[in-house]
Amino acid sequence: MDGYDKYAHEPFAVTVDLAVFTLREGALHVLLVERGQEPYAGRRALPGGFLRPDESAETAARRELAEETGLSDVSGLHLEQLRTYSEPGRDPRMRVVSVAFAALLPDAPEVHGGSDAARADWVPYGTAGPLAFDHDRILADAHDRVGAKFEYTCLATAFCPPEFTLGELQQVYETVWGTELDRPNFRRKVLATPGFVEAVPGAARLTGGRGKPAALYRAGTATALHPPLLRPTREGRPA
Amino acid sequence: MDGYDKYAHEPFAVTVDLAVFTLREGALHVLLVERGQEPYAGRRALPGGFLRPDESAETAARRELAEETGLSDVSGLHLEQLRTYSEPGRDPRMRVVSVAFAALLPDAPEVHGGSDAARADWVPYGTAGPLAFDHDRILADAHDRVGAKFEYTCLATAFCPPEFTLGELQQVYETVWGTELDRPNFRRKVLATPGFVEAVPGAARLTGGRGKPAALYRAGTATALHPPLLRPTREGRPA
DNA sequence: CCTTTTATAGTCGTGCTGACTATAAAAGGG
DNA sequence: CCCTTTTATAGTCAGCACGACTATAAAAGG
Repeated sequence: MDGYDKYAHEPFAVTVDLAVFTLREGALHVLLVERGQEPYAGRRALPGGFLRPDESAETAARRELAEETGLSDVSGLHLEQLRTYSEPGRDPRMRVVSVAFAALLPDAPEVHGGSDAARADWVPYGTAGPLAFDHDRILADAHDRVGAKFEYTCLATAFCPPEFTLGELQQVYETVWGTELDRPNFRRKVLATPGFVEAVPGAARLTGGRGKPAALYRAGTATALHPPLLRPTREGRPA
Repeated sequence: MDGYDKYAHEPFAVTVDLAVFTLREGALHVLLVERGQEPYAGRRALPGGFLRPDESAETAARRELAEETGLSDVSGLHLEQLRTYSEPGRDPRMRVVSVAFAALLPDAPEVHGGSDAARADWVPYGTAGPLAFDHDRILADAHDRVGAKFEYTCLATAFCPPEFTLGELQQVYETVWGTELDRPNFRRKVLATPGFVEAVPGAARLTGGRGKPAALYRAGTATALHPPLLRPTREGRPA
């Protein structure tokens, strides 16, 4: 913050990019737009846009989230700043510094084009082919971050509807981590963590499917997990 | 990244701010500069500066780190992007978006004014009074991040000289966390984690002080800690 | 020589966790 | 209506990591 008068400060364009995740039919999906113009015309990209003069990056990200998903109320959704990407040349047209965010949605509303010209669609994670700009990297970073936060926070409930079964919560973990978990052990761990979930008194989900109906739970008041819920069999994961 | 042609993009000034930590005489110190001009003239601030047109934020941060500390080789030092601060009004003069970094130094070189006009000094953490701009918040966020990363990474060795004793490593943890640790248990945990430290074959530190000389260790090749080395007695720490 | 100080070794119990088995409650098919 | 399948829930058991603690070794200082 020093050197104000020593070096002329060049102006930069500042954008926000959003990695918006949801679960549809047991698979992790990402919200992507299709670019209609060069560069990367026809390629998919993360939704995002320019920061306005009176906005913080967080405000701009939430505005973009509302615009792209078409949701009227995005105030309760989980939105988290990832990091900032500033390599020269990441946009061939001009110098763009982009603040990346990750967002988690419980249910996947059909996106109706949003208010922007470009159509936004839910795409299964990993099937989108190469994205425009450095968005493959941003998306991978976002996925890593979400998976890591699942270990020591209650973030997984952000993917669940207001009331959910422990089986559904376990599927959230399994889908995001790409691993299978032991059901009794998962249950024991979740219920032993105070504030993670709280039981809905008399309710039981009649799933329509086979099997014994499961009890319903709501997200609790806790945000952190002590001790953490670690992923199975991961030796020497990079920091 | 969409909406390029829908909204005019206002230019922003982009800076990097650095929270540089080191340990001096068993206490955590931060590198701070004293501002010579308005706003916040006479107040201390985090070192930093404007992003140049051909630089990424990481490159600019490392350049500023070298300039402010006077170190010729900062390539091996730990430098980590924290987050980006973009609230309107955080700088009263103009719209500034700042990418914050945390850096860790093993030994504390006396800073000789640096190449900038403002003098930089090591200040004990927590004794600096209110800083300029939103730098108190940035500094607190940096300290939180470093403390949290100590739990599940080998980052603590970044505060140590090339060869160190386990007692010194333990002091690093105790200083950053502000808690005391049980020496035999800390020793057992560190040595049981493969790749955390490796013994220097025949060496023992003659500290000059009293007591049995301690064995010397070097930082190992591992970066992550599995399972983590958790802080004692912390129930319900915010995420 | 004895005390103090610091490093290192070892012990013991508790609690979390992974692996596994058992029971309960529903649907579906004969 | 019974029997199988499916899913939820309860319980068991061993291993291990960790906190708390005790014991020994090796130096310096008086």
